[in-house]
Amino acid sequence: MSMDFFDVGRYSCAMATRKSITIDPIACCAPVRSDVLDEPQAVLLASSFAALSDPIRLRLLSYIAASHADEVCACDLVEPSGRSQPTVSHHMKILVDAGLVERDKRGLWVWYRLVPSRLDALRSVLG
Amino acid sequence: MSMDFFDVGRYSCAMATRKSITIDPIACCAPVRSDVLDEPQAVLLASSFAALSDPIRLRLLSYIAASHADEVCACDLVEPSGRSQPTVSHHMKILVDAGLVERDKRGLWVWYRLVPSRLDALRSVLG
DNA sequence: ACAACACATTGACGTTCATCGATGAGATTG
DNA sequence: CAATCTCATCGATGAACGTCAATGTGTTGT
Repeated sequence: MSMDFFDVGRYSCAMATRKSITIDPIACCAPVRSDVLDEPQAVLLASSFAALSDPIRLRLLSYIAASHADEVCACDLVEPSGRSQPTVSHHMKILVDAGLVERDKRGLWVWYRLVPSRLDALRSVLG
Repeated sequence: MSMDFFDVGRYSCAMATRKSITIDPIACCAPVRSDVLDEPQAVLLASSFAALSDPIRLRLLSYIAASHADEVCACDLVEPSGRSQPTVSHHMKILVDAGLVERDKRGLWVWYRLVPSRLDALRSVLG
């Protein structure tokens, strides 16, 4: 029975965040460049990077970030993105599900806001 | 004729790197969180993140990074990855094409090495 | 030159993805 | 409550992706 190098012992995510109030599943991933990722961590991180792997989503993200208000109305994302309203809604859902953006519905409108800690967490995984 | 918010003026990539010897197309992208990405930048970045959006590729990457030597033989990636040799070759090509890994063939063997500057560039785009 | 080896490429298959028109869900207004 | 508005979901379609068996390419050793 051969040793699987990809399954060497890793510190536990639960251990690392036991004392933390907000448990960020990405922030507790070991950096890609310092240790071998186990399968669950790799799947989690891959899904996060997948959210960033579409040009439309990157532009939506940067558009929110670049706006001087820290919130952007969904209605202001459709026309400049050059995509249909259902398509923009679809992409925003992916960003929200990835935890990179927060969604806040007030009345008829939906407001989106970045989640800086998530972007920081992803960033640190790359370092 | 309406103004496209996504197409506001951006500093030119060519301008930013004119003096640089190694022109890194990612390093000269504006950070996602500080300015609106134009379409070509977004496409380039999206393709880079797409290379990171597969668990197998993330594990291959981290396996190379975690090895004490700074090079890893392709022959040492197949068995621990749990994928066939053609599949590993396919994924490594994607990582190489994304500029995240360098490929060096010596004799029968192929050696892979990380490209830290590319990972740093991607990281800074996230910040 | 030939056999053996490491890795890449091809071809095929099933899955996932981006996209949009049509429609649904929920809130607001008159 | 009916009309209107914003956004989400559904259904369909074509493209891209991950995977592997089979085969190709280039190198080494005999």
